[in-house]
Amino acid sequence: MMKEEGFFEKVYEIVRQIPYGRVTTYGVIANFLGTPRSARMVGWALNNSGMDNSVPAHRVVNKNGILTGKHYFNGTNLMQQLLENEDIKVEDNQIIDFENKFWNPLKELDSQ
DNA sequence: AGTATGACAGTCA
DNA sequence: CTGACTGCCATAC
Repeated sequence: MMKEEGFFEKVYEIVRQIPYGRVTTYGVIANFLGTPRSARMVGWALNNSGMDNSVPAHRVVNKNGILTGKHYFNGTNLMQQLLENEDIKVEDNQIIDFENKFWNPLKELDSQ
């Protein structure tokens, strides 16, 4: 394959650093990478994260806290099950108490 | 080099 | 309030 590493690698590393019971959004990751408009790129990177089983992509949701790409996981509610396994309540594909579970890399990785 | 896609976000109707 | 389109950035073909 080609050297597509770069944006993807950054996304992977950030997602990997998401602690247990926490979630983040594409926009935040994109913003952390310096391209807040490339939120779609983040999602696409996570799609490729399938080759990186160390990337808890199930902890990454959209701005509304919705499990947008759960269908891309396993075609089932696997993503939701994983989140619930982390004490994260999910209803109708949306994370409950999302703002409380929200993990901000800009704060956690920059202020630490 | 150009076109098409992508798990989004934001704005308009 | 709900639905649809455009915009933006990067990768793949």
